[in-house]
Formats: sequence, C-alpha cells, structure tokens
Amino acid sequence: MYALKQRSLSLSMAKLQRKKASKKGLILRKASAMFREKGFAATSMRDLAEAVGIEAASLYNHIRSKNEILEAICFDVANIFNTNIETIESSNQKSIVKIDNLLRFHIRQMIENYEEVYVSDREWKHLDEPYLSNFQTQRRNYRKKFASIIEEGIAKNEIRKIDAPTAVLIILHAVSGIESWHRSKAKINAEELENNMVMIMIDGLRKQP
Amino acid sequence: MYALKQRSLSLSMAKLQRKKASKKGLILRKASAMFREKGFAATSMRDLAEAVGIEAASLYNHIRSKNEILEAICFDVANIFNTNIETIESSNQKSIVKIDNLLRFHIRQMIENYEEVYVSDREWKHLDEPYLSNFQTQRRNYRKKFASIIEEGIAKNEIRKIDAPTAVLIILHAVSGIESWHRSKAKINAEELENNMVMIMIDGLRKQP
DNA sequence: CCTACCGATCGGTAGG
DNA sequence: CCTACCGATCGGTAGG
Repeated sequence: MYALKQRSLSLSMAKLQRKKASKKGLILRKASAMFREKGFAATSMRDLAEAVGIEAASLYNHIRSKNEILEAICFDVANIFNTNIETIESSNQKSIVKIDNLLRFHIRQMIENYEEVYVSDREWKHLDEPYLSNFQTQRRNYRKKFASIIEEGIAKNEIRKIDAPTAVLIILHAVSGIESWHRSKAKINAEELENNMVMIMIDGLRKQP
Repeated sequence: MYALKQRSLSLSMAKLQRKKASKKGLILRKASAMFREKGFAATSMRDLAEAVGIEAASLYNHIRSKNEILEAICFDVANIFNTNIETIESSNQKSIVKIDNLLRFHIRQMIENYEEVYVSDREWKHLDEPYLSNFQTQRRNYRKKFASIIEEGIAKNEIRKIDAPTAVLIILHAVSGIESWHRSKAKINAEELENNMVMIMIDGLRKQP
C-alpha cells in the first residue's frame, strides 16, 4: 500500500517534470503569457515561435493548431476548478466556510497560476466548436454549483438574503481583479491581498457600529 | 436666464440627435457591439462595414482608422466616469454615501451603456501610443481618486479598515461582472441587480447575528 | 459611396 | 527543426 502510493507519487512527479520540461509545455507556457498580454487574436504564431526560440513552422511539430493551444489552456484550468468545487461541495463544512474556501482557492489560483487562469477567463470566446459549447456548459455548471452553496447558506441563515447568482458573479469577477494587483508597482503581499479580499467580500465595506 | 437655459438645452439635444443619427455615430455604435462580442483584434473592417451596410472602403470617409474608433469609444467612456467622480468628490456627503453613489453609477453605466463601457474596460490594451499611455494615466488617476474616498471613509470610521486599492479593484471588477447578467437568460431586473450588488459590496455576504 | 487594388501578414503545409 | 511557400485575409488607399 505504502509502496504503491510512493510509486504513483513519483510517477506523477515524473509526469509533471516531463510536462514542464517538454517543448510542448514550453509552448503552452509562452502562449499563456502572450495571450494574456496581447490577447489570443492579436498574438501571431510567428510571435509565439520567436518567444519559444524556433521557427513558426516548427511549432506544428508539437501542436496541431493555434486553437488547440487555447483549448489546452482553457480546459486545464476548467479541470482544476471543477475538481476543487467537487471536493468542497461534498465536505461537511458550514456554508460560510465552503464559500470562504472557494474564494481563497480562486484567489490563490489567480496569483499562482495567473497567466493560464486569466487566459481561460478572458479569451475562451475564441474557442472553436465543439469546444466553445463544451466550455460554456462547464462554466455554467460551475456557477450553478457555486450558487447552490450560497443558497444553502441562505437557507441555513449563515448568509444574507441576496440573489445567489448575483453573488457568484460578483465573487468571480472581483477575483479576476487580481489582474490589477499583478500590474501594480506598489503591491501589498499575496497574503494581505487574500485576507483583504476575503474580508471585503464576506463582511462588506461598511464598518459595523 | 430661462431662455438661455432653454436654448442651450435644445442645442445640446440637437447635437445628441445629430450624433445619434449620423453615419459616424452609427459606425461607432456598431463597432462597440462587435468589439464587445468578438474583441477588437478579431473584428475586421469588412465585418464592421457589413453591419453598417456599406463597403469597407467607405468607412474611411467617416473615420481615419480602426484604432480611431477604439479611441473614440475609450475616451468617451473615460470622460463620463471622470466627470461623475469629480462631482461626487466635491459633494458634501458622507464617505459611505459617496461610495454608494459611485457604485450605483458604475452599475447603471454598465447596464445602460453596456457595449461602450465594456469595450473601454476590456479592449483598451489595443490602443496605440500616445493614446495608450494617456488612457492608462486617466485610469490610474481615477482609481486613486476612488481609493482616496475609501481612505477618507476609513479615517472617519464609516468604513472597515481595509486596503483601499484592493477595495477599488474588487468594486470595479465586480461591476464588470454585469456582463454575465447581460448574457444570462433568466435575468433578474436591473433594479434588483443594482440593489443586490450594492448590498453585497457594502454589507458583505455573511449574515450578522 | 463604390470598384479595384496595394503590400503586409496571417495560420498552416510540403518536403526534406 | 528548417526553408520555401500557399491561399486567405487584413487595414487601408487611389481614383472616380
């Protein structure tokens, strides 16, 4: 049992290493950075090739098309968030704690996995069918799950009586504001940012008398 | 005095009418809709011309370049928000009321002037110099003013002790989430949306015991 | 406002 | 992984 766990652990480590070290991994990372900076449509395969250090034509030995890169980024990110919300959903915590956890997970992903998460959030419109519909469905389902957790909190009297989809919309978009934090020169540190964001979203701006 | 007011009112009405009815006005409105839907880079002048109902070459009798359209949209929106924040800044209201007013103004603009506001918020990166730097500066100054109002509220004990720039970032991005509301089929009405958003931002998600 | 057209650049392929 | 190249499309102009 122990040996098995060790083995599968080192296997997945090797897999991660391979992905990180591989040329395809490099292409994906450079593409994320460029799609975030200039947008998917404004990034040319020649720009990308230059960043990777090869000719444009050589990119096609590692990827099938420009759109396949975007697909890889978007669905990677979608999987990360889907896996997390399922774990939180099935936990036995109070609703307010579930929301706190979800919120912090979003914040950390936006800090640590910035380029990919940002691209997935802002550039998915450029996905081709059938990926576009698939992605939109996943997105809709994710938000429904999130809203359900909030509804549950309202029912249990832990959360204020608000429109749950509106709360989800605010939370998700507020988190994407971390983009401005990344850009700003006089950054507060990541921990302070996280705690400030959580405090504002959970308890609001107004000071209680 | 009364006659003067009447006259300038009808003059500006005529001006608005002219702008709305003119071909350039039409081009700007169609461009806003398409830039929002597909992004600036992915919208071609041929697409735009078709939406307007003329040939691509004919667009250039009304506008100088594709980028000039984006400039018109972005700076129009910037002016609207700058004018408003200056009015609010110099009013003698409590800080929490100023913030409430600012927030509601953003929400209403995002509902009533959706295409332009959205494009200005998401596509300004494609502005050319010197417009790009100019726009970024205006944006930075706007956020500083907004943060100052929050700082003022913290000093007066009306607002919780939070990092003001983080609060600004949350508010501005949360409001841009109205995009999801526009997209959604089962919309709550605009008034409910506004009140829910304000309640969540000002008083938070957690129900007070 | 149109027809006709420009050079530049795009994503992608053939062949080695 | 490169050289050489494809057809398509881009923003924009000339001339009427």
